[in-house]
Amino acid sequence: MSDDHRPYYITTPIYYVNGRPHLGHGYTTVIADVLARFQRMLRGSGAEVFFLTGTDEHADKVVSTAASRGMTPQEWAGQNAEAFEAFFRDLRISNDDFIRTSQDRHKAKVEAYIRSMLDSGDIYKGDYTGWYDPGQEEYVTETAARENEYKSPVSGEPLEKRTEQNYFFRLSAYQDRLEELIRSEQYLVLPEARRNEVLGRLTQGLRDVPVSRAVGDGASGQEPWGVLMPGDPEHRIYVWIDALFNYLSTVDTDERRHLWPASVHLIAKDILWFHAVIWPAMLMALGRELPRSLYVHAYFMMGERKMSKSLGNFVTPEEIHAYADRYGIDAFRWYLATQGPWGANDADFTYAKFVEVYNADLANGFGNSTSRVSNMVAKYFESCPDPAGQTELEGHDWPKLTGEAVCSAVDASGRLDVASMLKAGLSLVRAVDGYINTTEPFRLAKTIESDPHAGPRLAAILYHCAEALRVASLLLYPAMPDKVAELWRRWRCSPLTDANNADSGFVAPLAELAAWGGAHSLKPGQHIEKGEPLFMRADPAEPEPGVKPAG
RNA sequence: GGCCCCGUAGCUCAGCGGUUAGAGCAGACGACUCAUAAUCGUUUGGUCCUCGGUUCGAAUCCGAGCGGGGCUACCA
Repeated sequence: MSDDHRPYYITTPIYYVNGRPHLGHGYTTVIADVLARFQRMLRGSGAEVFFLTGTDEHADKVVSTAASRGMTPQEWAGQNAEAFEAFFRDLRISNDDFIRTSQDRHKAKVEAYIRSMLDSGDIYKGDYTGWYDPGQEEYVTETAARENEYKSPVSGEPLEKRTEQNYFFRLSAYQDRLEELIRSEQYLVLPEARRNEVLGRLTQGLRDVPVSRAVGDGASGQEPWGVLMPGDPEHRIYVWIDALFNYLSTVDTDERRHLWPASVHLIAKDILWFHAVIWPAMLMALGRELPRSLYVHAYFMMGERKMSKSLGNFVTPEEIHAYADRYGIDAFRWYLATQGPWGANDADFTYAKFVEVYNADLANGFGNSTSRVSNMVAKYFESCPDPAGQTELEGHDWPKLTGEAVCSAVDASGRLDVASMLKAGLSLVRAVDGYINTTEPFRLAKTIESDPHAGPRLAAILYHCAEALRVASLLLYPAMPDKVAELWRRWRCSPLTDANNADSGFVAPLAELAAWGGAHSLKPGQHIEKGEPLFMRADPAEPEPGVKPAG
C-alpha cells in the first residue's frame, strides 16, 4: 500500500522437477498470479511488477530417474520443466520469468554467492556425522532414525553411523538477528501461526547446517549434477541451498537488480524452515536485504485424505483441464483463490463445493448480473444510456459504494488476503442486483410512453448498474482475466492496452480506471453487447468432470 | 515428550474484553419477472468444545481438560 512506488516482486517456490505438476503447485502459483495481476492493475502502465516461478532441478533423484529412463538429467529435467510450464500456461499464469536451477545464469550466481560466503567465513569445512541408509544412499534425520530404531525406514536394514567431510553454513551466528527481524516484522512471516512456529523453534537454538554433498553421493553419475563447491570439486552445493538462491539469482543482473528485495515469497507450509530461517540467514551472510514478507499457506485436501502422490488422489493437470473444458479456467481459478487453504488450516477440494461456489458466485452472481444489465440496456436503449449527471437514487450513492469497494480490495491485497480482495468485487455485484430489485427498471420501462420522467430515470438507473459492474469487473479481473476481458470487449470499455489480450498492460492505474464518471467510465451512446452468458449455470446432478477416454 | 495452531449456525468461516454473536452457502416463507428455473427481502437455526478462574462485563483474557491438525532442522 505505502510501497506503491517500489517494484513489486513476488515469487512462488521453484517446483521439484522430478515430480509431475498437480493442484498443489497450481494453487500456489494461481494465488501468486492473482496478486501479481492485481498489482499490475493497481499501478497501471509501466508498473514495476515482477512475478517469478520455476523449477528446482538439482536433486539426486533427477539423476537416477533420468538414468532409469535412458536420458541425461538435463533431458529429463527439461521434459518435466516443460510440463510445469505447460500446466501454468493452462492456468493462465502470467509469470515474467521461469527460472530453472540447471540454467547457467543461475549456476554461475550460486557459485559466486557460495564463494562470497566462503570468503567471509560463513561457510566452512567440517565433519558431518549422521545415520546413513546404505540402501537409499542418503542420510536420515536423528529423529527419524530413532523412531525407526536405527533401521532404514524403507528397507529395514540397520543404519550406519557415518562421518564425512562437509561444508557448513554458520547458521548459528544469525540466530539473534534473525529472531529480532522476525519478531519486529521487518521480515514478516504470515500467517501468525507460522510466525509463532518459527519463533518457537528459534528459541531452541540453531545449529550450523551442511550445505554440500560429496560428489560421489547419490546416484553415481558421469558428470556431477548441480553446482560444484568453488575450489573443491569433490563437493556439490546441496540442492536445497542451491534452490533457495533462485529468488536472488534471477534478478541479480544489471537490468533487474533494483527489483530486490522481493516483496513476497509464497510457499506451502512444508518448506517453512528453509524460507523463514535458512534463506534470510544466507542473505544476511551475503549482505543482502531480506525479502519483505513470507506467506505460508496450508494444503489442499481431497476429502479426508492429505493430497499426495503416493495416495494417488492429487488433482492432475488433466483433471484440471477437464474442469476448464466444462466451466472455463477462470472459474477454476476463482475457486482456488476464494476457497483454498489460505491461512494456517487445510482446505478441501470437492466437486460439490466447486459447483456450489461456481453457481453462487459466478453463474448466479457475476454472470447473471451482467446478463440482466446488458439485456435491459440493449432492449431499452440499444446503447449505453445517459445518467444526465445523476449519481444517487434510492439511497444508493454509487460513487461512494464503488470507491469503498476498491479501497477494501486494495487494503486486502496489502494484507495478502486474496479472498477478501476478490469478494470486494463480488459484493458490488450483489449491490447491483439489490438495486435492480429496488428500483425495478424493467417496470419503469413499461411506463416510458405515458410518463415523461420515466425515461431519464430509467437511463440513470441502468447507467449506474452498468458502471458499477464495470468497477466490479476490475476487481474480479485478477482471478478471471479472460472472462472479464470478454465483458470489457462487449461493453467497449477495456482498460487494457490491447483489448484482445487479457495479459496486456493497463492503460492507467486502478484509481483512475475505477473512478466514477472518470476518463475510463462507460460513455453514454457507446455500444453494449449482451452476448452469451459469461458463466453457464452448472448442474449439480452432472457427474464430476474427468479425463475423457481417448477417442 | 516439548512447542504452536484450530475447535463459533447443517456446511465453510469472520469476530479475539463491552449493546439482543455475524457473513456466505444450504433450508423455509414471501416479493418480482429484466436476467442463466436467475434475483431481492424476511426468516429458521448457535450450551461460541468442556470445567473452573479473572472482570462491572468473556466467544474474546488466565488455568486445566477433551477433540482435530502442525512443527520438532537438512524430507518438493
